[in-house]
Amino acid sequence: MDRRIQKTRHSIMNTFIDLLAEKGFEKITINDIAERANINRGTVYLHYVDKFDLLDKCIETYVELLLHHCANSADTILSVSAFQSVFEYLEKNFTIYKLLLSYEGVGFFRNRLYAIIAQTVTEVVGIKSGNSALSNDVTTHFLTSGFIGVLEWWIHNSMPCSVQEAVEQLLYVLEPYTKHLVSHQS
Amino acid sequence: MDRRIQKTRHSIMNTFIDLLAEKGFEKITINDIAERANINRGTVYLHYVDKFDLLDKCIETYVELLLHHCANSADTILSVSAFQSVFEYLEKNFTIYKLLLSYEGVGFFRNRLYAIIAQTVTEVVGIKSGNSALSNDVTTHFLTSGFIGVLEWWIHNSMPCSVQEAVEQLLYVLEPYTKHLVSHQS
DNA sequence: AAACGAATGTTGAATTTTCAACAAATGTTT
DNA sequence: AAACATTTGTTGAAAATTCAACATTCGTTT
Repeated sequence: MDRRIQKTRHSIMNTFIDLLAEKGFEKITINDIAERANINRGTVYLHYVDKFDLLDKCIETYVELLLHHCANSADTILSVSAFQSVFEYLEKNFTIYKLLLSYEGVGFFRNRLYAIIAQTVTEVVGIKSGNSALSNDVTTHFLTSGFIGVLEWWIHNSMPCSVQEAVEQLLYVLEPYTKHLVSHQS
Repeated sequence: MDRRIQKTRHSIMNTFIDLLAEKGFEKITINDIAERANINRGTVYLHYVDKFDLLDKCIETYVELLLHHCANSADTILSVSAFQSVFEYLEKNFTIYKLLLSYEGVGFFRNRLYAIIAQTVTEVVGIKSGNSALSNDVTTHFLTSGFIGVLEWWIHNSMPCSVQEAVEQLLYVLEPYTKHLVSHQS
């Protein structure tokens, strides 16, 4: 992709996130964004049709960033090092995800994350457990929901424990399913 | 000036300063700059003919920034608040000016600064002292050289005293000339 | 209700940046 | 010395951004 596109989109999204934290979504105007990002107002419309479209794309982007960060670190999303990567990435970008996760558009971000993680979990469950095809759906949604619940808890409570501890406890809870589903190579 | 020009020049100069601090001038390549600034290599040549030209423009820019910062704060360069502004600005951008002032291209930066300050001092001296036209040149160069000497000392020794103290002592030294030359309105 | 300023989208022409490809110069390795 | 990779500048076409101008909508003021 053209460098210019990357730069202006980064610039727009970053200032959008900043303004989100400062003003809240309703009070943000396209003017605000263009002005602070030092970008022509028309250019914003060249990439996003709306304030709402911008929010959507923003969420989409940060969901994908979160996932890419753990997908890169290991072969399957359920590996130990993948867990670690997710928490570490969240720790680094704490303010952004706290915002996106606890904002009015809560549903959007959570649903998007849920859908994608559920898909990956489905694949892993399908591959690793050759047996009961009946309980696969239940297993998938149980694990996905549980996992996301932990992430939400950790972010909402401003990282009440270290990454290390979070991963350890998560693995402990997953112990019963670990044997068949979670791969342990570091 | 077009926003794009401002942005790319800022970007180029900033990464150039960074690389100057890291590698030193000789080891810097146009590739380095373009790569780190995330700018097309050709674009660099669109603004600067050379590594050397870039250094020149860089010095020119930072000299002017320094002067604009004190020219804005008061009517004449020799006012009290102007002194304060200069030192405050140097304090904020310490690393950059320490680099430009102590680097191999020392002469360039100092000479450029000297020329511009000397010109302003000449004007002030010419205006404020209607008397002995003979000693004007001597006065000008004495004051200019003294002033720049203090700046250099302050930067080279990593700001050994506070801005407040520096300005006070400078005013104390200038006391004999102050009556006729330095304006005291804040 | 009318007037008003501010924000919204849209448009077309001008300008800048990008990209890829090139030839030449430089420096390093074998 | 020859082969080699790297850096240097340059070029032209493609793409993106800017700017200024416009009509429209929205919320507020009078």
